[in-house]
Amino acid sequence: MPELPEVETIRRDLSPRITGKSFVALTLNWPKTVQNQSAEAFKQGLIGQTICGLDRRGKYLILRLASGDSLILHMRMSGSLLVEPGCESDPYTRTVFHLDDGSSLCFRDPRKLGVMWLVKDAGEVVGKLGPEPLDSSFTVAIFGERIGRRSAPIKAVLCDQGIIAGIGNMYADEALFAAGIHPLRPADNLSNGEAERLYAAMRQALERGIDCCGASISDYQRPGGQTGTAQAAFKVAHRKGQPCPSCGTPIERIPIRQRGSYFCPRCQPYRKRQSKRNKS
DNA sequence: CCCGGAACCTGAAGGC
DNA sequence: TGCCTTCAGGTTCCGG
Repeated sequence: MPELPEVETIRRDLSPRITGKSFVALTLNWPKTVQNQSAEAFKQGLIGQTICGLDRRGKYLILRLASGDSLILHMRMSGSLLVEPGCESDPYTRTVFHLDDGSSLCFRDPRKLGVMWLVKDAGEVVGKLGPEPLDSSFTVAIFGERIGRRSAPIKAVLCDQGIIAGIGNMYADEALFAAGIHPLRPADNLSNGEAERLYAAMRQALERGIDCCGASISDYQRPGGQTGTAQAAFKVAHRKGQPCPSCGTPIERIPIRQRGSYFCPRCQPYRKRQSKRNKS
C-alpha cells in the first residue's frame, strides 16, 4: 500500500528512466482511472507531451510536462508503476503509457482503485493537502498546532491528508508505537512531550521507510519489479499476535475508522490526561 | 467545522 | 474440495 516512502521510492526509481521521453500512445484498459475528463480527452491531451521531471506530494506522484501540464497518479491500495519489458501484457495492467523510445510505463492495479489526472495546474489535485512531514519547514511547533486542534483519535488524525500529507496506516502505527502512544488517544489530549515524541517518531519512521525503498506488504513493487524491505523492520504494523519487540506482549489489532490499527497494549497504554494542552 | 461511516474495488484467507 | 463470507485500506462523499 503505497504511502509516502513507497511513492518517493517510485519517484526516485522512475525519474532517470522516463525523464526526457514523450508519450506516443496510450492503452486504457480501465478508463475509470481517468478522473477529471473523458478517457478520450485524456489520451489526446497526453499524446505528444514530454516528461521533464517527477515530483511527489504526499502520496501523489506528479509528472511535470514540458507544456506546463501535470500528469498526476495516485496508487491508492494496490497500484504500482512498472517499466519492465512485458508489463504491457500483465492481466492487471490498467494503463500502458507508450513512450517515444519504444519503452512502456505500465500502471498495474489489481483492485482498480488507482486514479490519474491530466491538469494545467497540479494544485487542482494536491492543493488541499497538509504540509510535507519531512520538509525542514515542518517544525514540531507546526505539528503540535495542527494535531492539537482535533479531538479525533490520534491515529485518524495522523492519517488525515489535510493535516499532514503522506502518512497512511502502516507508518502511523509504527510512529505511534515508537512514541509509546495509544492510537485511540484524542489528538488534542496529547501532552507537549508526547507531541514532540510523536513528531520525531513519525519523521524517523518515514525516513527509515525511504531508506528501505518502501514496504512490500501487499501488491507494492518498485518500477523495476523489486520489492521494498521496510516491512521487515516494522515492529507492530501487520503483526497481530506476535510478541512486542520491546516487552513481549502480543500485538493487538483494533479497528479505527474502518482501518486495522496494530499496537502494543503495554508499551502504548491508554492514559487520558485530565487537562487539555493550552491552545493558541 | 468536525466526526464517523459507506462506497469504490478484487484477491487472499478463513470457516464450514 | 469448494462455496461463501470477511478482510485489506486511501480517498471521497454524505449525514448527523
